[in-house]
Amino acid sequence: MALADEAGLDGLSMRRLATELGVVPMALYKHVANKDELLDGIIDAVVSEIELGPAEGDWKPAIRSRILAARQALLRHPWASGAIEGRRNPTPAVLAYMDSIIGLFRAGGFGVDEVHHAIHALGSRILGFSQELFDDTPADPDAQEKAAHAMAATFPWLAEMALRVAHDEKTVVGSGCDDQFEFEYALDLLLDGFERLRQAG
Amino acid sequence: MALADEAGLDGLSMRRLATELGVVPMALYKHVANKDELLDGIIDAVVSEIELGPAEGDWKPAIRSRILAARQALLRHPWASGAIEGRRNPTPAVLAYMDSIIGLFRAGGFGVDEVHHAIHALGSRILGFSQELFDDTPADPDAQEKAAHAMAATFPWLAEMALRVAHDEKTVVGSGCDDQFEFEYALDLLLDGFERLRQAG
DNA sequence: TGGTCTAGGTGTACGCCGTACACCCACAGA
DNA sequence: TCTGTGGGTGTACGGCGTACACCTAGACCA
Repeated sequence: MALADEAGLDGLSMRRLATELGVVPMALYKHVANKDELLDGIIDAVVSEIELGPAEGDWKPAIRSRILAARQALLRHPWASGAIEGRRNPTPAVLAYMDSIIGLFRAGGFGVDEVHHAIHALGSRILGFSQELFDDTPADPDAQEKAAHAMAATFPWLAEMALRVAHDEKTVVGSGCDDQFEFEYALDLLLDGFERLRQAG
Repeated sequence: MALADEAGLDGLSMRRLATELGVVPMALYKHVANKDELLDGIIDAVVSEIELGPAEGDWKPAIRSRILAARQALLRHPWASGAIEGRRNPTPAVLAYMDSIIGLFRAGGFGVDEVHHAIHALGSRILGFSQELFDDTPADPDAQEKAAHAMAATFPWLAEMALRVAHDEKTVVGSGCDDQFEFEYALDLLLDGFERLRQAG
């Protein structure tokens, strides 16, 4: 069933999926009630791929590695994060995953309310993706640098930052804008914050 | 032009908008190249509503209040956050807003890289909305409590949390699941984190 | 005054989408 | 042998974004 996710991009339509399976579109409706249910299905398939890993030891590395595992699973299927957004009701596998994360927090000594806040603060990051306002991985550094210079007059700060990123990408030494780094940076920032808040009481 | 955003919900279609304006669908294409451009237009209109407020004083309250102002603007137009997601290229007004935020950070003494990380860590929260995995505002507390009990067997931690929230909502005293509170909580957590990291070097 | 230019509205049409409804067949169990 | 029934089929509807050709009311200038 979820075989369809390899070939099928985000522009996945019932008709396309059907022909992909060598079948007539309406045949799909013998297996799923509607497209939403199908999406729920493939989301569940992806989320079930997340390797939970051991639940022992410190809560922080445990949660950290579990979330990073989720990120790996989601990165394997780039369309998945897009599919999860906008879905109104969580699928069972998502619920199970969330439950496991909450369990780690609770085992680490967090109170119910603290975990509740933490879940909200993590938001979609809990599933390994963060919602950026825009793709910043479009072009080669040279073009990016050109664009940055062009907007230096209207958006000086933005341009300054863009230039720095473009420069870092050209000189291989710099980390440039490394999504994985940014993700872990933000994740650690949040986890540290949770820990500090808990200790503060 | 942006008048269309009042009546038009997320199920906004060129045809619907056209009839709303008492005009034939194709007439719209004399003003915008395609639907994406129209969306960019109304997004810009909403983002331009954000009141920037004064840029003086401490960086933290300044940024905090500016982001909360963005949240107010976005809350006035519930469809806007959905529209901003998935847009590949940022609109000019979004760029201007981001530039202003970066400016506040820089004026507060943050280095270019530090701001860069901060922007990524904030993600969509910078525009006043956070991407939740699912709506948790569906039903009355009683039904919610029922559902929570039902899933206590399979998802104990989740159920525990859901019960707490439902309970808090019933006894008026508790904050329950207050989106505004959660948002500010996470925002402050991040801002505090930025400050701490900067002081640490 | 007449001629041309043009901004904006119109009508028709195409190819896509999700899916309702009626049909039909192969086969399992009685 | 009859009868369900699970799963594939065909047709059709209404909605979508939008390409293309056409028309019209004014603006502008000679």
